[in-house]
Order: sequence, then structure tokens, then C-alpha cells
Amino acid sequence: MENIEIAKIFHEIADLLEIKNENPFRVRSYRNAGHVIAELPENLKSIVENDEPILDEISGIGKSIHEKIVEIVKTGKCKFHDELLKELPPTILELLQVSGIGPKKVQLLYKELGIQSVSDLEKAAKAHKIHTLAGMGEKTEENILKAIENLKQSKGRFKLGIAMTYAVPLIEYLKNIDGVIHVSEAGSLRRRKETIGDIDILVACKKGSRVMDRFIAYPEVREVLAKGDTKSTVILRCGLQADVRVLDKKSYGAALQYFTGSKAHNIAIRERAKRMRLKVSEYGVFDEKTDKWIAGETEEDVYRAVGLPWIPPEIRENAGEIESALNDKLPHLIDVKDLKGDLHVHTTETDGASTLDEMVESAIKQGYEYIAITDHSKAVSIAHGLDEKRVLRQIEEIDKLNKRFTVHGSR
DNA sequence: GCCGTTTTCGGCCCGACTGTTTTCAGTCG
Ligand SMILES: Nc1nc2c(ncn2[C@H]2C[C@H](O)[C@@H](COP(=O)(O)OP(=O)(O)OP(=O)(O)O)O2)c(=O)[nH]1
Ligand SMILES: [Mg+2]
Ligand SMILES: [Mg+2]
Repeated sequence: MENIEIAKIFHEIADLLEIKNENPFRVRSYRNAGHVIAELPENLKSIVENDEPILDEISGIGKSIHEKIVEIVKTGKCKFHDELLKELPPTILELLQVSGIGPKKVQLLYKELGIQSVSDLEKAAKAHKIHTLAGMGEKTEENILKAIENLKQSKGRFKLGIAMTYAVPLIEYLKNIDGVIHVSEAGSLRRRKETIGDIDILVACKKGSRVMDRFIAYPEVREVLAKGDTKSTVILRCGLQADVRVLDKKSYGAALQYFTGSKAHNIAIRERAKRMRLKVSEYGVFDEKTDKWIAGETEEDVYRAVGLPWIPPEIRENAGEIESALNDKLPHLIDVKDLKGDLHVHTTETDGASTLDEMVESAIKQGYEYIAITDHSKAVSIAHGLDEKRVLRQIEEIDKLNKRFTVHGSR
């Protein structure tokens, strides 16, 4: 049993309870536990089997969920979860994947029309049965069909590097709009998560700028899902969703803090602020009582206002970073500047683009301590691989360079 | 269900957009 499978059970419990109209905070507890477990670096099964005490220290896991984790590891399932699945069909959960459909609508659709799956929902919408329900009209019916189509075409989460290739040109496009002052990546993209659910971009602009009109006119936009004064959502041709948030320059830091997330980090920061009689939103940090604006121009200002140093986006996951920040124990994150050398380098002797001298010069410029020349051998004749004679000559060249650049025994 | 710089009980982040509705609930970020 892997963490991710245990997490899934808690996510399903949360969804099922929510559809049943249970206490929203109890729902939040299960959902949060699912999230914490999914992000946990340690393997829960071995923690439980080795009777390690770590579980009690994990924030968000209390008595009830602790017991359920032990039950799941030992029996492979959870009674509470099974009971809920007797009350509601398991396929009902896939309805929540349709954007615009939440727990309330799932409950209504199931109760009134017996809809249990996305294909049931599609049939009902096509047969115009949805608009007869309370609070649902013609538009809702149309939107459901569109959302089902988008769900079918969805390519899921994108790898960071792939998402970046779509985000960079959009950011450039936004930077060139009249009145735009700052543009920044936000969300999981800025936190450098391995996979990205959507592209989140923050824009600061002068009042009266028509940023949203220009955003939805971006040539790569396939469909506009929502368009407001400060927030719009589109789907790009590549299949990724893009969210753009536009705010005043004065709120840029607070907005960047909000839009970078993560959601769990934001909630933790806001709870902390509340205890300090402050309110944090994307518009700034405010005095709870007077509603007076206190900070928000930069992220540093926002964190300082709640008594914290700036926290690097990569660790804003509510996984202990706030405590580390409080104790001045924030980790040093690896940077390009930390690279000490490169163990895979080609030269023009084979299929490289630069000469040996140029590669060495460039390595020294970047502060590398070492590089390894790894040209092709004669087995790769297509790349003009080195035979014995040429490789010996290259070694001589390397020895000469090493002598030339050796200072006090280090290279 | 979880948790504590005021708390072991009583709160639990805060705001934007949409549709269907005469004032707001649902969903989403
Ligand atoms: N305060 C607060 N902020 C939220 C909430 N939901 C989202 N945000 C903020 C933090 C998120 O990082 C940011 C972007 O939302 P996304 O849904 O795109 O999430 P994120 O980019 O973190 O992950 P993703 O890869 O898109 O799944 O908006 C929320 O419920 N409350
Ligand atoms: Mg995102
Ligand atoms: Mg988003």
C-alpha cells in the first residue's frame, strides 16, 4: 500500500461526505489529510509497520485519521470508506471532474435524475433534462456539455518543462500590452512543482488598461471559460488551462504571495495573520479591526507584516516551512550557481559546437571546479568519433590546459 | 476532524465569476 493509495481513500471520503452535505470543516480535515499524505516523503506503510512515532507529529492527522491509516495499512481498506460507498455509487465521484459541477449539483443530479456517471450526465444534458432542476437553466445545460467535452480532451497535468514552453511566450505577450507594469508566473509553475495543473500568471497594470481583452485575444486561446475585471480563465490550444489575475501595482506583492500559493501555505499564513489580528488577502495585509492597509507592495513586506522572513516559493507547501522560517532554519536551496562542474562535455573534435579551449574557458567563467571531456569514440563514426590516435592527442591537449590553469594545486 | 502566543472548546482563509435569481448559492482560484 503506497501513500498515494491511502491519500486517495481520504480524498474519496472527503468527496462523499461533501456530497452528503456533511460538516464542511470535517470534509476539509479529510481532504487536507489526503493532501498531507500524498506529499509525505516517508512511506506510511513502513512507519506503521515499524511502529515509528512520526505520525503523531504530522499536522492535520489526529486521532481518528491516525486510526484509519493503521486500519488501511493492516487490512488494505477502511470500513468508514466502504460504508459511504454503500450509500452512494463509486462512479458518482467522477462527476466532480466536470468543471462547474461541485458537490451540491452532484447531489441534486443524483437525487432528482439518478445520474451516477459522466456518461449519464451527458445523456441527460443532451436530452434537455437538466434545466428542469432547481437553480439550473439552459446555460447550465450547455456549460455541462462543453465541460464534458473539455474533460474528455484534457491531457491531465503537464511536466514543468513542457508547461514552461507554453507559459514563456504568453508571459512575453502579456508584457507587451499597454499599461502593463509587471508580469510574473505564479502557482505551481513558480513553485517549480514537477507537474503543473494549469498556467497561473499575475499581471500588475495601470488603472483602465484593457489587459483582459488582450489576454483572451491571445492567438493560442482555444476557449474562454471565464472573463472578469481582475480574473480570467482560458483553455489554450495545447490543452492547458491558463488563469490570469490582474491587480493594481500597490497590491502586487500580496497578489503574488496569494497567487503563488500553495493553497495550504496560504491558509496557514492567513490563520497565523488572524491570530495576530490581521487579515491577509491578495489585496494586502490589513488591520482586522480598522481594515487599514498595512502592507502588500512586495512579498517581503507581506511576510514581514506577519512576522516572517521571505520564504522561497519552492517550499511553500505548508510542510513545516513556516516553522523553519520562524526558527531561522530555512534551507539553502540549490541554485545554478551551486553547480561545481559538468561531467558530460563534447567538443568540435566530434559533434560539439565549441572547441576544447572554448569549453574550458566557458567553464572557468562559470566558476566550475572541473569538467570532463566526453567526446565520442570511433564506434560513433557518424559523429566523427575519436580513434586511438586522436584521443591520445586530445589527452595531451587537456594535460596542457590543466597545467596552464592550475593554481595552487586546484584547477 | 483538527488544533492551540486567548482557547482542550469553539472556531476553522478570503475573494472572483457565473447563472438564475430578486439578493445569493455554488464553484473555483
Ligand atoms: N487563499 C487561497 N488561495 C488559493 C486557493 N486556491 C488556490 N489558491 C491560490 C494558491 C494557488 O497556488 C494559486 C493557483 O491555484 P491553482 O488551483 O492553479 O493551484 P496550483 O497552481 O498551486 O496547482 P496546480 O498545478 O494548478 O494544480 O491560487 C484557496 O482556496 N485559498
Ligand atoms: Mg495552477
Ligand atoms: Mg489556476
